Amino acid sequence: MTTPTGDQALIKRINTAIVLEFILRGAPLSRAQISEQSGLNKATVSSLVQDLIDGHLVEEIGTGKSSGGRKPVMLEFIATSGYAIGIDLGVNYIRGVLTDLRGTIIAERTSSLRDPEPAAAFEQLCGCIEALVAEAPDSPFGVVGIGVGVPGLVDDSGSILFAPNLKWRDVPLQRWLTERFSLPVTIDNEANMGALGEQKYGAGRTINHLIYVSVGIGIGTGLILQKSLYKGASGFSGEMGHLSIEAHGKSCTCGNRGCWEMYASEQALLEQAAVLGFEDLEALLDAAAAEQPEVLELFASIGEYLGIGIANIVNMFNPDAVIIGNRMSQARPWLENIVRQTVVQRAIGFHLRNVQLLFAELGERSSMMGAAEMTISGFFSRVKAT
Amino acid sequence: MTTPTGDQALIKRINTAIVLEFILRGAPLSRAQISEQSGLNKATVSSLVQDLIDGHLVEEIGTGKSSGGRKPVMLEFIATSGYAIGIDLGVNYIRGVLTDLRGTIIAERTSSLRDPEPAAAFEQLCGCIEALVAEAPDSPFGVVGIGVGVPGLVDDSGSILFAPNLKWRDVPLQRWLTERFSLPVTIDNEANMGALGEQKYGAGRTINHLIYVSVGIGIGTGLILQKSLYKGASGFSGEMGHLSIEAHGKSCTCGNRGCWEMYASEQALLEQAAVLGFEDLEALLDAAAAEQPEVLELFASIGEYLGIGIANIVNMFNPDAVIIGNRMSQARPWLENIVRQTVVQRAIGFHLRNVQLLFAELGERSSMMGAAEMTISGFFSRVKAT
DNA sequence: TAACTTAGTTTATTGGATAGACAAACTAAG
DNA sequence: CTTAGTTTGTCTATCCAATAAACTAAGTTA
Repeated sequence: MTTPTGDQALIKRINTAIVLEFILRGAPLSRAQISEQSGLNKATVSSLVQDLIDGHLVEEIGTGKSSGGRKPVMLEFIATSGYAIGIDLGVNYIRGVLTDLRGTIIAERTSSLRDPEPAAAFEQLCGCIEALVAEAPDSPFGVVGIGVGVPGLVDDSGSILFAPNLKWRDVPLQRWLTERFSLPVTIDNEANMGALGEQKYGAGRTINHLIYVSVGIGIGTGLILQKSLYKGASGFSGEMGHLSIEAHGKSCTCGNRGCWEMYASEQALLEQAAVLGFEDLEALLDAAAAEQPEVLELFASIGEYLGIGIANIVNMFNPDAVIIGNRMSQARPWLENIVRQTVVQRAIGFHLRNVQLLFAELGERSSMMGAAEMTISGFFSRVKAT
Repeated sequence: MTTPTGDQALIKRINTAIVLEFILRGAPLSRAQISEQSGLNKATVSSLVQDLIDGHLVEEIGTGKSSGGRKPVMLEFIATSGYAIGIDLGVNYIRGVLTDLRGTIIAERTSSLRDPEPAAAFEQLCGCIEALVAEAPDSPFGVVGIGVGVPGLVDDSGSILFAPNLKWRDVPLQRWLTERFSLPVTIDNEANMGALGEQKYGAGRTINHLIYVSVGIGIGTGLILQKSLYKGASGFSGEMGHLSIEAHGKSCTCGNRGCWEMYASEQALLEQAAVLGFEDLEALLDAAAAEQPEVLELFASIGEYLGIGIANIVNMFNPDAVIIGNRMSQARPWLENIVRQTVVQRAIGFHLRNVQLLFAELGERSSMMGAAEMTISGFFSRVKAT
């Protein structure tokens, strides 16, 4: 068979998904409410809810308030019937969470990456995952999968093609992890994961079109268009760090000139700060808090360049929001105004009308939470497919 | 009712759409072939085909070859059961086509825009449309709608918010045309229409992710992501002409600096060519054909800047193809090599692996054909909804 | 207590897809 | 020219999900 044709099973999947979606969002909800709000018949809802209860995804949590009739039986999603693992594999750290199916953090582990060699790093990663798996309580579905965000280009088979800062090339991480843990594994770029994390659990909740700009050593972006991650033809869109904003500017290792991340990343900041005797972002943040003028000027310069790139993004994508995340979001107090000014000055008026400039709410957890979210939504789509 | 729920009618719509899609693509096709290729039961196909025949969308065109059994009855889409109108409203011309439902051109009209004032231009536009309507043969569905591509920002209600080169602001063209003709009307940006035209009838057939770069007086882009037009949150994405490629370059009327279209558009070309005594693109093309060195150099400079912007596009969107269209595509012989070189030099290697650089096949007709296509697909989605 | 409300289930019906039987129309071999 | 085998397309009985409407359950209000 070549095409996914429509039959009764498809209808049932669609309607089951609708019912589950209502319960996921609407928290305690009765069958009658679902019927009314969804437009599905009461009998249909009853039947589908029964299936979900049998499938350990939903439970009855007692009766609700009556307004002059029989009390409703309230339904709730069983968030603890399965657990997800989300990992943020950084250039010099490994961060991991165990969450329930609603994304609530059950356990968290952070360690610094001891040896960036692929094999050694993989072993350390496995240790982290094993420790998290061990913390998962008994549940009907157990651990439903593993998601990993990595600082590099990932193809659609989950291989890391190139991770410059880790110096990795062609590391088939998804295959390795699948073989080791026999669980569904999703690998994606750190910025894509961060975008997902912020959209689901952070500053971008309820926003349909958002661009997440991950400003760390380099700059990466995650594009969420019509509510879902856009990955391009081969799976690696969003390399906006290598958007040239100075056609004849500084040469970049990527072969291009004037790449955005050469002017607006942590790396760019640190290079300029070295002259002033600063060695890391933390020191600069302290100095900025102490209102040291040269440092404030430095942040202003970075902020202006950030704004230049973001104005480009706004013009091109016409998003609802741009979220600045990753390490540089810590400098929000010294960046926000200048970024906002630059964007307002440079972006097209019509595009500015409805766009919001936000900073990541999850901070360092964006990417890790996005990885967990990807695992959870993968689980749901598998559940819905049956 | 808030959510589109699944019921039997939905199944039928889905399956009818599948059957119709097969007939549209597969040209002469029998019921048995459709059943086999689609996975739908023979009886189901028979029933749906009968509905399509009753609905004047499909007809039997005789028997096909037998391979040792009963001869199949071949089916064909009735392209002439309805007609669509596609208009390209330019800065100084109005171009229109009447096509059948397969996009075959039945009639075509071009005139130069006499008066760019909205009211006068609207009257001239109506004249063009009336003439095309008059050319439509009798058919079950008649003229199924009107599509118009315009050089400006269009909101989701079909109002032209701003068309700088026409000096239009807040012109509710869709409302005007709907009131006048009582037909479904679609208005969109000229670049979006061009992208659609090239994807359906031109260089981009069968390509899922493509970016159409319309290089005329300014530069606009149409984004086709996962086979369909991406329009952003408010309906106006793709203003890549105002992508800043020189952060501190020339000031643009849009408020930004160093906008791409200040270096790579027809306008940019003509400004530089004025010094050499050229007044329009046609004269420059002649001079280039005569291998006049200063002109060749001029095109090389434009080509390099085009390449710089396209490299940015490739890095950001990771598309399958970039198509250069509109007036500047005529300069292909003098642009193609330098554009290609620049892109190869500046875009990230991984993104280059599968990307094609193409020129519009429909030439000046891209936008107009896209407008017709949008009308046709609107008609189909209305048919499928019943 | 009676009258009314609301929640959720049961029952009969509807409509679309399907498998399998079947008739029609053909090819090819003897 | 017959006969066997093949392919097409239709017909029929059945299945299944959604639905309306009737019904049961369990409350509130006057």
